[in-house]
Amino acid sequence: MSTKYPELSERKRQILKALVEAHIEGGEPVGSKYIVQNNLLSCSSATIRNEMADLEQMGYLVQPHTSAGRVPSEMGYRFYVDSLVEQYAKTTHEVVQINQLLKAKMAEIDQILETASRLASSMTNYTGIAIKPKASSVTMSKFELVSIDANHFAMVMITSGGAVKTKKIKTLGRVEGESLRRLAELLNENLCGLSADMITLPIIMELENAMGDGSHLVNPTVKCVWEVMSELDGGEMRLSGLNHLLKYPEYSDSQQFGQLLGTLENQDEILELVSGSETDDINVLIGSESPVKVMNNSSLVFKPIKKNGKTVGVIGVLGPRRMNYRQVLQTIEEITGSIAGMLDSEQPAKLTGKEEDHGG
Amino acid sequence: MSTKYPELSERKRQILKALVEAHIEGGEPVGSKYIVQNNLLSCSSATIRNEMADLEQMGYLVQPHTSAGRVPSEMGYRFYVDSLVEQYAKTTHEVVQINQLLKAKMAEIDQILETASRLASSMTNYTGIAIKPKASSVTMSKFELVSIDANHFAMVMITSGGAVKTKKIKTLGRVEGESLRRLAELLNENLCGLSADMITLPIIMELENAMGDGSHLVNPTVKCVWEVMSELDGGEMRLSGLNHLLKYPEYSDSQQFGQLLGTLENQDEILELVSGSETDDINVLIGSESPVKVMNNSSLVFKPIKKNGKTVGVIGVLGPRRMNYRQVLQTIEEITGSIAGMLDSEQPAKLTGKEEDHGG
DNA sequence: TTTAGCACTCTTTTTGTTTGAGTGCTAACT
DNA sequence: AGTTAGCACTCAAACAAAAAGAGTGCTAAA
Repeated sequence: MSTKYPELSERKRQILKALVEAHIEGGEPVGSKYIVQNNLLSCSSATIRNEMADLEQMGYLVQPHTSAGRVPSEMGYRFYVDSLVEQYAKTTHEVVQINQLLKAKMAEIDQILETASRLASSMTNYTGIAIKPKASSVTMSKFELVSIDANHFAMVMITSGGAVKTKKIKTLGRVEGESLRRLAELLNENLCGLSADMITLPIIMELENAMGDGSHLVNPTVKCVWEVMSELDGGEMRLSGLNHLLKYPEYSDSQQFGQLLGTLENQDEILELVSGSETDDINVLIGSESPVKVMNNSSLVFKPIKKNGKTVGVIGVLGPRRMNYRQVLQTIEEITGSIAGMLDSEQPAKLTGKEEDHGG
Repeated sequence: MSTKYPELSERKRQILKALVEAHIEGGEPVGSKYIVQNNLLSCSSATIRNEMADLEQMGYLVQPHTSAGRVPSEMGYRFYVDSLVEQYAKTTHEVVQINQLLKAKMAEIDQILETASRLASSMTNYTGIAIKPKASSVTMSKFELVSIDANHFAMVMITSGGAVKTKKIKTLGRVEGESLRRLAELLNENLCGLSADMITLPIIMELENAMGDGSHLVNPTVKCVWEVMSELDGGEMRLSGLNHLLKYPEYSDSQQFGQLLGTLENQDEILELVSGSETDDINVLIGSESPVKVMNNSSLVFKPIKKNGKTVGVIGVLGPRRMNYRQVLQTIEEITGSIAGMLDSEQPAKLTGKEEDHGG
């Protein structure tokens, strides 16, 4: 992803950079004159023109039509982003604010993600994305059954990851405390460590046998377990600040925006895309680098959040291809950093109080 | 809301109805000629013109400009909707489909709502809205503490409404089983039946006293309880099918649509609006009947879902003012009906298996 | 009471014209 | 060599004028 571009002269790089930033700023094609006037490049517009013609031929720039200014091509953006990432300076002046905002609302991982998405959106003025990725396979490490009333009991499940999930189960008639205890014991002995697809009919039948009377409880209970595990496996995505996008003329075509919206709501494609990312570092997908067609005019920046080495979430930003990469990269780094720091810190109850419950 | 309109002649009503429906269909002003040609009104366009002039003067129609066709005013829509509601025919041919779809995904109330919202959206081609309204005051009826590992335990809370909530709590050091038992006992004795704002500092201090050693557990635990209760109190809103809206030219102005999006994402106003609704029946807010400014060009149809007499959710549809009220009203009725039937039915475990966990 | 006919209005569409930003090229300049 | 000034050329966007068309209101006849 991060190829080198040795063939570019220093001046070409400067011009490219200036042009990209000017275009990010204004959104319109940038002409040679403009660059000379605003960007202290100490040469004449004609020179710039020559260089720009070169850059266009090399594929870094594109001309919407004869006699329009130039616009960065995807390759141009890519060059810009790559060089940006290299010389990356983590000016962390905003970190304090982030920490405060996150701590204020800090609770379950779900909420952290949601808040982070909001934060990312409001700080960048693009659309924030929070993703709880698909867990490859969840297993249970402990079951506990709690009686609620005459014909309800709650099943408390603790996953291998330490998350807690609860289900309320309705029973036909009164259920003895003894039955519950036995059922819990059976679950603990037979289902711990199994993934969803390892729970098969033979196992259920065996449980029913072992349960004796009260065997009618087994089926719905196990079904519940299975459902919870499947549910935990599935990813989830939250967007915030969608309205920001509409401020950019790139999204003024409501037809196209509608399609984008539809794709985003559908979640599947984006989840796929993000979950399939190989690197743990920050990802930048520019335009058609993304396999999702309707996003070919957009860019997506995202980074996984790790907790004890495991990915527990992804925070990202979606915006027009000409998004302010410098700011976005910085913001995402800061937010993910803050969250990671928060999650990894093993602090006593007095201070942190609690963490996630039904999170993955 | 449902006033009578006795002054309208039968023909005027027919014309009004035809015009509203034609406008819903096409979205453009409807002329006299069009009505004659398509709607079997057996009179000439001139006659229609006269009648339309009348209807306009009465306030049912509006002329965007001289020599354009007529468009229904809000009052016109209101009349149309009211008369529609009266002669309402519940043709339940789609109910089967609804039931199947809902049952397939039926789990917690949250999921039911979400699915219902999706369903409403896909059936009507407008935006579906699912709302978990603010509960005025949640109290707990039972606490249970479950040890997870050396320095984590889970708190299982059962609300007055029978919902189950869980929180994982991190502890400083190892916590004895005995401590947990005692803590649970204290919680059950002192916090059951209290609403969030009744949990005050004196109570916490008293608990800490009674707890003796292990008193350091009290503070974070109670804080958790308080958070869960506050969280349960708060409403929540899910949208689906936002992209549908963009198919209607009414929303092609991306500026305005952006504002609408922002308002919807913010949730507060809509939650307020829906929670404040007095009737338990279906609500139809046409244009400026809604207090939310950005929705003055839209209509909102929604209906609460009752479970054992209590409102557990709201399902609605948001669309352009010229939405297909007949279809939307019918769909909402059917969906809410299906859900209500599903929730109220007290069936044995074998069949229903489970219901909501952390739902309200 | 209904309808046909006609003049009138106002938007939408079309067509043509102008303007201006920006380029590419060439020739002069350093 | 590389750089710059000047000029002709291109093309989209902005503007203006004209034509088309849809729909009305009104009047007079059926």
